[in-house]
Amino acid sequence: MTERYEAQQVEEKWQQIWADLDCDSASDDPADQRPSYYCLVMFPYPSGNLHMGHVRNYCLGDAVARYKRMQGFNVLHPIGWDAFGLPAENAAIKHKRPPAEWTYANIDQMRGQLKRLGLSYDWSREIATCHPDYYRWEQWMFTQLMDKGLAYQKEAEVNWCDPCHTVLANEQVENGACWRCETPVVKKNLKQWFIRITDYAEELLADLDTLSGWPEKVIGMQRNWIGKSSGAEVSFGIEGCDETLDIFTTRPDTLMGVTYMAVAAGHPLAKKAAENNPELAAFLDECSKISTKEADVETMEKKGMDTGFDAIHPVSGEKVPIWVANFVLMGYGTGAVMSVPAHDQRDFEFARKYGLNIKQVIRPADGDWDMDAAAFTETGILVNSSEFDGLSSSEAKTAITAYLAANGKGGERVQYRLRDWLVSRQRYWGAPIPAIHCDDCGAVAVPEDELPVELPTHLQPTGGASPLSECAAFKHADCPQCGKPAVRELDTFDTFMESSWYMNRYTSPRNQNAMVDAAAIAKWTPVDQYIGGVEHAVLHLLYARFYHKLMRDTGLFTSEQGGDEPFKNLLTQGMVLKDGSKMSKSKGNTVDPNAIIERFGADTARLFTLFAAPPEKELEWNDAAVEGAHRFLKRVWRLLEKLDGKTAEDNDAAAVKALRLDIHATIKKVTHAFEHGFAFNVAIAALMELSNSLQAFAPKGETGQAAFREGLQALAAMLAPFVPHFSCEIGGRLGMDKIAVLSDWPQVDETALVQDEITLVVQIQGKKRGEITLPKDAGQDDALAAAQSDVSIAKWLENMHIVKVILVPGRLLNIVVRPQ
RNA sequence: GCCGGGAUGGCGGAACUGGUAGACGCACGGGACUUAAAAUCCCGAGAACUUAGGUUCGUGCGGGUUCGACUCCCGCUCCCGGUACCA
Repeated sequence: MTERYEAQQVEEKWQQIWADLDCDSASDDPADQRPSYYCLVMFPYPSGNLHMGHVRNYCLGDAVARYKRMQGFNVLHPIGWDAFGLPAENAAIKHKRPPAEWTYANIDQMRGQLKRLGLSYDWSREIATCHPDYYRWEQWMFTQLMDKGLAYQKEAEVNWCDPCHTVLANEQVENGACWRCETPVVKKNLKQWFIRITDYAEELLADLDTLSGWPEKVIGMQRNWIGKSSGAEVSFGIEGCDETLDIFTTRPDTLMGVTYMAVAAGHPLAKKAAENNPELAAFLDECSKISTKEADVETMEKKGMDTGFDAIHPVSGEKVPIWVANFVLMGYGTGAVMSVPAHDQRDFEFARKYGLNIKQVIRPADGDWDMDAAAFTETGILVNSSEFDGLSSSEAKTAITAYLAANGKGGERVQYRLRDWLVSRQRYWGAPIPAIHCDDCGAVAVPEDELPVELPTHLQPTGGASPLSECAAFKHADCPQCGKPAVRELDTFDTFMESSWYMNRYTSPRNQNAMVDAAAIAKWTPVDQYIGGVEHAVLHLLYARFYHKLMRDTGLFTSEQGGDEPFKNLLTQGMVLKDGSKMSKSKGNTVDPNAIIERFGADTARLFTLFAAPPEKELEWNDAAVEGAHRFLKRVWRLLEKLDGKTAEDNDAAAVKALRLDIHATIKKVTHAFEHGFAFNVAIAALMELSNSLQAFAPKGETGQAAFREGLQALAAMLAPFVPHFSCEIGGRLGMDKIAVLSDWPQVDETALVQDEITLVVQIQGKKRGEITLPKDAGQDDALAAAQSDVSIAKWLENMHIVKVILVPGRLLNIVVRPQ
């Protein structure tokens, strides 16, 4: 009689053994012949407690990493801490202790939790982004970008979050609200640091096509975010003024239908017009107060006011009025649009409201259009367009754009929705931006030999402005260029800066000489499998792609070494839900991973999270099903008891053969699941089936024993990526040569898959009417004969004439009949 | 509006390139063991009709292709995610 399965004991024992054997380190030894494989999970923010989303993420990653090791790969599976960020400051305010203390204490706590789960990380590569050894390279990189003009300061209308007391990048504004605290953001004009991600817009877009291992969904989201649109730039003259009013349009074919212009409230022309027009000034003021939040933008009233200026049409020379409109965005294109009410619904409604002209210049290719009802927004044939009359829209686009270019009034233009990445934050707990502001020299990069610019970690935030501004020792510095007293940049980096390159740093995490080591990059990157939440689809995953290209172009590695993209394959896991909604403290529906581990052990927690749903789908938490997962482990454990059922007689040869068929069919299935889409729920279901087969098999004598043992060993090995402690224990008790997590992945014995007899489903008119069993080499005639002699099938053939017979080998026989 | 994805038992979910729909698990019902319970094991189970054997219906809805459709095609409905006054 075997003793009970005691998860806590088993898990403690094996974690110790793994640590002693150093099972989980990636080898940088050049003599190591194994192919390398890089499996990466999104590193956590050290909030203090692991939640179920982390557990799911890391169990998925661990299953992949362990499987690949068993397949003979040299696996890099690192972990670290995305350790800068606002929660640390908030906690610091609350507890009146510096954020560093809080952060490092949390890291210790969470490291323990990860270890308790038995995740096979290479802990020797652990990094924390708040450590100067890490962020110094980020600072170094930034100075390189400053030199190249890819990092710059500018005053711009930016998103400000009041509770967070900082600006945000566009990507961090969701539905007009802060991505962290969900407070509506306000627009402010501030001087901030940006990185020219727009310079890479085209490459970021084009390379999406190379990401065959990414979900379509994420690629689509990034494509939308980059938002490329092609059209023309058009320069309108301004009456009585030398300047021009430039606009972008995707419909140059409608140019002759322009009846007015519309500019944003923030446009210089609007401001100029408001100077001696108090009414207009009041309107501009009103517009600036509208936050982007305005929940139902759709219902927002479209308002405008005449500036009194007129624009001059670049082709006809006609004068058209210039209006200010609240729906024109300063941040997109040029902050001005040409309005063609006949062919744009929004312009149409605006023109109706303010009594502006509507001039039709496109007619449908066939039939007419009632201009009174709505704008005609499709393409068609040009009318009322003088020399362009009769052209199709697409011909006209080319012709009109060419005309503009020839006359110096514009030309082709590509416009992106993507805007430069705003990377400065008015926060304390982040990496200092390595710049010094000098009255004479402007913003000067901190020289390389003075890096890192260390963040003073002893300061105590109070909630308002960053305590860095109060810290004289930090604030004052000499200008690196002229040596005069100057002031350090007091803003810190957006924390997405740190997470944009950590995957590359893991390949040489202790490198003191460079940001990354090109040889290590070549060995490990790009990441073979990246796993994390879909919420980063256009945040982290876009920035990281961009940063990888920046690193490449800074000469840290070449395309051949590090690739042009950081992540070859991406798996976006679904959320963990409880009672149909996302777990959150405020809803009180959280499940504490520790409680589950304490009650059932880490292996049960792991097994459940992998079994309950396919990885990319949402996972509904179910306490009863957790117990079910635990029950399965106990069932497998009890199978060990059946091992020593020795008797004189042996098992029936057919039963042994059937068991071996099950064993090897399962190996095939589970291997397939790992190689195609990580359908672990299906893989585990197959392992449960094998366990059921073993359960039903009573081993007797030598061959029966051998087959049973073979099955148990295969089961132990295949369970190892999911429940490693349990597998090792079972494997040990079975007397496996190597411990389960270090053993080779089981091989399919093709001969075991060959069946002497096959069962065919018999259909009449495509409906199942019975089954027949035949020798495996039986042909269609044999099958038909067998079907006809089967009573329950034959009755469907009475008085029928066989029209056609279809045999799908090994599967079914379909007989098509017609009444005689 | 646009772009993705989805809809299969009471529930989570299976079904390879069209070939036995509902694997596996949860919950449920019945039985065994037990003084009893827990634990464990065995059996049952899509729906309707049927004495049995069985028959019919069934993968969101309506059509189509096919010997055969959860799977392919056309047209819808609803749900989820993303995004949006984008010029």
